[in-house]
Amino acid sequence: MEQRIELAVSTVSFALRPHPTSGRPTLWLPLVKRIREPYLGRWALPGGPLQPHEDLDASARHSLARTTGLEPAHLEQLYSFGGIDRSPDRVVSIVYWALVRADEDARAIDGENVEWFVADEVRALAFDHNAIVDYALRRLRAKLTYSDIAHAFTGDEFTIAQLREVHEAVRQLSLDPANFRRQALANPRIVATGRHLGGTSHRPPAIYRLERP
Amino acid sequence: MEQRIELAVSTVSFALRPHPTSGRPTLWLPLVKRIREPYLGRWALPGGPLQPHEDLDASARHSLARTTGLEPAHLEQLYSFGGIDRSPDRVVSIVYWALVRADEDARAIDGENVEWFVADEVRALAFDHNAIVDYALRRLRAKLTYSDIAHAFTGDEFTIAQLREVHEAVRQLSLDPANFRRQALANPRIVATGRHLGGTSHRPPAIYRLERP
DNA sequence: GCAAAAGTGTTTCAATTACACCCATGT
DNA sequence: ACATGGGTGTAATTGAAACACTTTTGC
Repeated sequence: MEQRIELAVSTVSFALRPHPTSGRPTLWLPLVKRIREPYLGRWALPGGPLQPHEDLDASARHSLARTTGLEPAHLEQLYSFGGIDRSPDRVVSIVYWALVRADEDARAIDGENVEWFVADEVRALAFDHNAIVDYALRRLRAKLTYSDIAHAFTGDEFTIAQLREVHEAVRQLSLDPANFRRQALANPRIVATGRHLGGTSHRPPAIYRLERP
Repeated sequence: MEQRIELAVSTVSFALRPHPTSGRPTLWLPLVKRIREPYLGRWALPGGPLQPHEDLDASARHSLARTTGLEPAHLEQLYSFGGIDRSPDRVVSIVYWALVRADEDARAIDGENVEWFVADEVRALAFDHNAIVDYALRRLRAKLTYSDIAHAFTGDEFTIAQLREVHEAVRQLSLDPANFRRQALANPRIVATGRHLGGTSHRPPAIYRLERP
């Protein structure tokens, strides 16, 4: 009795959008409604079976683009889940997580079976996808503190306040603007463009840029 | 033309043994000589195809025990490699890494086709296993600085000098004994047993224990 | 001028580093 | 006694946090 093991690639995509009640920037993610058993009608992570000719990350990009219209700038492997009991049939999922910039986010499409949810409020997902989302959130929050991935949200040009806003939204805390600024500018890859952002009802903030090595 | 995707689980196992020339504690790992094409005769990571009834980590444990006799205390998923060009046939490898304690290491068997090598000196492995070993080394070295995994080498009971020796061997540096001691004891999970280690030609060091939460 | 956020300066406190020095054992 | 690593003390340096204060814009 040779049982076939299915191999799928799924992606947790994060974007920052205003919270529906508080209005403050918050993490959202897109989910796809299942149109077949198991878990018919439940929400699940976008993904699909790995094609023989596709790299793992190419598979993640393709299934994301097909369902949500997204082509995120940052894509990174999260973990592979292969428990025996995560689905009636044996399926191993290689899960990626993606960060979506504001401009790219605007291009996202909400299809018939695609909808965005506040990341910390998703409930009763298909398979073990709740655990996967929780794990992705933990990894994102941890990684923000020791790497430059905040710029995957801001893009290459940004003000210090925008960068701080990303940290505050993702890590769910508030940061001292003065100290954050110093800490951010201690990164030698962050350099001033000389230009300033207009249209604010206060002093125009300087625009910085992330120098790629 | 439906091409089958093979799914394998492999493991990079690390143990500390004296370096063949310098004698200083160094990372070693076990490799298996391939007895079929592709890469016949080359050294490769222990592993095997995922069985339909096995969890991913169970698969790692089984293939490790079968080939090397090891049953490591620490086993952790590293990454999944699925590039289309990593083998003539399409194979996706879910790779784990393991840490082997000294007492467990003594139980290791060097079979006909199993041999241990200095981790930083392995060359010309089968498939993309050189890149995998490098990645595992980087992850191990990074993780040692922000977690408690050093104890996966020492076991639950240890002297501060033994713990320091692990750090020095893995991270390839030398640490101030006084400062390392303070820093280690700042961890509230490390508590004195009250016992001391005898047989040394100097002041007997205190034995500490890692309190599991 | 006033509000509001950008940006600078300064003081305090905690953590890291460097290194001098004492302690307990085997030989 | 003395060599050796275990273990303690302490001053100097660095970095994080707290917060007062100045700057520049729109209205």
